Amino acid sequence: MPRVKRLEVSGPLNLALTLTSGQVFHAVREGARWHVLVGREPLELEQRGSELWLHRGRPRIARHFLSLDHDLEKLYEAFPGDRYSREALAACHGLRIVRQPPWECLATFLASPLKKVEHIRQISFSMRARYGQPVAGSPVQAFPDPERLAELDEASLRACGLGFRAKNVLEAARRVASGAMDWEALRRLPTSRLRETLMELPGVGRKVANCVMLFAFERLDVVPVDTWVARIVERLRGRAGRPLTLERSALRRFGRWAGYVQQYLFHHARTTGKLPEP
DNA sequence: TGCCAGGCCAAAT
DNA sequence: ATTTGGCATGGC
Repeated sequence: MPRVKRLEVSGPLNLALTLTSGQVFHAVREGARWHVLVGREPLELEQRGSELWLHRGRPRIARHFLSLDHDLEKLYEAFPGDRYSREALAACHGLRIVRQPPWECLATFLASPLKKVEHIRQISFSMRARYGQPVAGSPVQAFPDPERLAELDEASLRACGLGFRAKNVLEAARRVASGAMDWEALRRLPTSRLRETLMELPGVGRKVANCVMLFAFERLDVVPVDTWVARIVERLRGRAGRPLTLERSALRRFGRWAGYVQQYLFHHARTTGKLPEP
């Protein structure tokens, strides 16, 4: 049994919020501890106040995954000042945008259209249990490789609860397995070209591409506009706008932190059901 | 029962 | 260029 290590945290951190805010969908809580996988690397984490303890796993991977280097104080200086946004900021203080492995991020967000976060979580667990591999020391199995999913048929994927999304997951897995996505090369692309490339995959529209870029490619200025975010912005500015317009105005206002602002508003709205006063 | 969910896509205006 | 309808599944 590995010895517990303390991870240095310089700024605000809320581990539980970070793991339950609709970025990863497989984190499991056991008492005060959280289990999460980064690929096939198991992490067992515990937060006590401002202290973060690593009971299992490699410190470097934990720090990178949890983005402990993000300067949240800078984000909070740039955060919007209206009543609703301040409320979201207070509720989500310490929430961090993670750095997730691209394939499992892409695959789980391929499962996301017209699904609630809880359902995406169910699908993720089902895919892991059926087609993933066990990881020593983790209650959760690894997310299946594209090579594994590529050899399945659509019915086997539908058995995970994917519905009409199974076809997209299967086709995406086959393309990725055949080498269509060179993740390390993609990391060097500018955001617009990265988005175009992701959107070549079936089932990847602008929203899913933006989620993958925000949660797996460190594009913190990218704003996924879903039903919640669209409703929030509609209330805040008094009129509806098209997703692309909302994205661009958020980017103009909040710059490199736009994706973070979006995530705080999204999570607060989704978990409380509250929207700004019209 | 009816409605909606971290949308996407092809078809029709 | 923009809007519309269909899509599988599950929970309230």
